[in-house]
Amino acid sequence: MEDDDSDGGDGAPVHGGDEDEEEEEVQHGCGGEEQKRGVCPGEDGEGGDTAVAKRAKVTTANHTTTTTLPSLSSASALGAPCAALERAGSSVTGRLAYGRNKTVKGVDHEKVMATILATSGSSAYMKRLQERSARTVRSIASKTQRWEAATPRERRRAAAVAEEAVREAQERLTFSRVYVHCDMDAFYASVEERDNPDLKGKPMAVGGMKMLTTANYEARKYGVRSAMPGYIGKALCPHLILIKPRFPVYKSVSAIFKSILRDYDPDFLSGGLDEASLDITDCVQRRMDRDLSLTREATACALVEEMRARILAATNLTASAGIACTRRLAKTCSDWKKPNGQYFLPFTLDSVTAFLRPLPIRKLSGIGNVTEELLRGLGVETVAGMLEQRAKLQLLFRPRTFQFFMHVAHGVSVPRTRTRERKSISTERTFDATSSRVQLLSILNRICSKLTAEMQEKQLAGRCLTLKVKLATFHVLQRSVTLPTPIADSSVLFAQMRAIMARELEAASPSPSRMPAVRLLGVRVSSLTFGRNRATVLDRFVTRRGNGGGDDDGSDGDCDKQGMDENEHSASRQDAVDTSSRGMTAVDEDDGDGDDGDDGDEDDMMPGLFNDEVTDMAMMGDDDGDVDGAMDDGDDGFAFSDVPPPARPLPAASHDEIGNGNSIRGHDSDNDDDDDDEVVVVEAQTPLRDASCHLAIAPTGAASTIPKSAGSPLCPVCGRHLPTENAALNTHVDECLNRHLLSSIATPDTHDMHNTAAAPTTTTTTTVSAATTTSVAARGTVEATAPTATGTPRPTSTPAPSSSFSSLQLFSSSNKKPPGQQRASSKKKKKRRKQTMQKQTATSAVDIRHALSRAAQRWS
DNA sequence: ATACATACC
DNA sequence: CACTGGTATGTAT
Repeated sequence: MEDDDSDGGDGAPVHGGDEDEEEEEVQHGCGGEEQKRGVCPGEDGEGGDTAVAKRAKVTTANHTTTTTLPSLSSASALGAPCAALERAGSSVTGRLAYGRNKTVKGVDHEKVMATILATSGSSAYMKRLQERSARTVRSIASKTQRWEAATPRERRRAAAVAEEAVREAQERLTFSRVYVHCDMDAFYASVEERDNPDLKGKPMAVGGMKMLTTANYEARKYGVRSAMPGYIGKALCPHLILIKPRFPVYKSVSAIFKSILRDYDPDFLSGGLDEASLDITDCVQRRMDRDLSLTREATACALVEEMRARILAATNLTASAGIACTRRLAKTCSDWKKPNGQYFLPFTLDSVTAFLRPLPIRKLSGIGNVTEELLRGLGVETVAGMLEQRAKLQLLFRPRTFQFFMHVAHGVSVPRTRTRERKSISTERTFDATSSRVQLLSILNRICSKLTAEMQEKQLAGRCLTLKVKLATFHVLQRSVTLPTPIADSSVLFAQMRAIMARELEAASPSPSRMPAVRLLGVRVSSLTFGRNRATVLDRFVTRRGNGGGDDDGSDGDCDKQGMDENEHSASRQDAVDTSSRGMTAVDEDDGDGDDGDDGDEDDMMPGLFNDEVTDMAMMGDDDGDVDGAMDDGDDGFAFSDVPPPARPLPAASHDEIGNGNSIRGHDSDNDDDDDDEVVVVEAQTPLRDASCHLAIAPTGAASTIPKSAGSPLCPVCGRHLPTENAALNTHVDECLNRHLLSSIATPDTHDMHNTAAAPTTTTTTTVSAATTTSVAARGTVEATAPTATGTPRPTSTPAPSSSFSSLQLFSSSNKKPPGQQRASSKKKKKRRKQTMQKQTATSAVDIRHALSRAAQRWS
């Protein structure tokens, strides 16, 4: 209970330019207590603001005492340059996903924030958070000014447009269907407690020191919450017990949970492993037809009681539910009686209105931390406030955003007509920040392999390829390219991503000689093509020729594919889904506009609900502990996605999956009393084993003759028609594909050199040069370097004379093993704890040439 | 079409 | 000791 406000929300230091700072403004706090509904209307909106600088001091919402945050001082004590943070103090913490709301009863919110700041207040993460907060503050300032500068006529117009939007939203609110949102309570944590009763009553969280997915109720009393780093959880609660996630178990429990839901609505929408939205209209009607004395309300409630009882009986776990006339309202209601309870919102306009008006806007699906802060800065904290200030919001936000506000304020969700199809697929990984080109390339290669493996499983190919890079500073870069033809092959994907990465890192280099440190790399493929009939140009060329026939990928997988789910797409498809969701981005700096009104149909949907599940999770690695079998061997070899030469079967295999686990979810919701749930976490690490990367070098030479034959397939790289004649095709491959690699690899290695040089003497430096410098044209020779049986390619790194551009200096830092050792150890299947991707990777380089030659060879 | 942001789990 | 991963969508240029 309690509500939030607590933190004072916003304030952010503003520095920079704008305005200034100073003045306090506390955003008012509402009083503290309140239970769930407590809301304080804060308004003020217009008032002040211009400068909007708020400052921080938090005011506790609760009266009395203004505790000056001890914590802030402690944060500064850490010595970090956090003057700004101190000023921003609470506002920054308000941006944390776990920063607000959700406190379980007696949590001392301030103390929690103080501990968080003391623990990580000076981290790069918090600094980045602060930057973003400053941006929001600027947006608030500009919007406020805009509103103040608005003429009476503009305001009248905005008010009129807003009225129309309200009318539209009200019309959409109907009471003809009955929805239920069902959610398992503290899912992962509950499963662990169920399976290990000793944990009951003790503060516990599922996850690792890096990230927590869920915390049980006991832990929440200390402020421990999902999506919080484990080390902060430990700081908040020293006795906190951390349990490693067991995704397979959660998945199986989830399957049971869902099988029960299916009896009430075979087309329910999933929101992760532990929650779902169902339309029980038909089910309710059937029961009423059976017994004409029943009312719809009573029937629905009884149905849900039964559903929850069945879930409990089958899983020995509790679930909470919300019943209402729209999915959106049902969802909000589901966490109303949180642990093990259900809430029925009467099907009348008055009931809905009474329920919504006092709600803090953050409880509405689609309004996250940023929008909450933004609106709070504009004087809107509750649904009632949102409605009261609709003219202002209409004037200040984009039509679409405004319409979304009106929809959520009325509990409306617009049904989606068409079934949703996947729009993209991606893989990303966080690792110890590094600026080593070799390491980054290796990681990138693995990511591309993993992604393409999944694409193959799901029969997907795509034209738009996007690289995501998160710097050590937590700034995120994203760059993409759209090819003329869909691709599904790892080598092409890698070639493209690599070229982009090289370009961007240089652009982001602080200094010419130093690459920026990167903490995450991700690759996404969109503009998807489904099914087997996707364009397969390169597949043909680079991807296997199956052993017999089809494609297969057999090579790898071979064996296993893990168990779990698979089927994937089988998923279900369903139809009419309705969902709604939408995310919005309301923070823009200026913008304003306001005119116009609307577009017609929109859909607003609640984020996170999908047709069926398939949500597969991400993986989790471990951190310290170990993972069980997970990491071990695996192998994932990777090599280029393709298949090894026929002669030797390459084990390459399985992609990881191993350790993977998956992502998770959680929900959050905060609220009042409890909140629950998890967010997703993952500590990931991929079990990827060694990196086998080969270095590419390639003297290009190639003549660029690219005869174009008209009806032939298009080259996925350049888009031109591929030659039909083998020799010409090979030439094309050499040239076209390699040029991308060359652009990234051929760049002076000064960066790497630099790294190497910087390495301590303890460092082992190995120079691996591309082994062969033969041109691709000499493809036959390449086979010699085929991967070894273990899937680890070429240990054969022949020290070669490093040519100016072709060789990369590989090094391992002191704690890393030299390549040779690394390889060896990788063979041991036993888990190597703490093995990070980075470490694994440190060893080799990528040789695209190798893959290409094999591929091309196939064509000959 | 590309880049950035926000959201949800 | 240092803040995840996957998908979707809105806004802007």
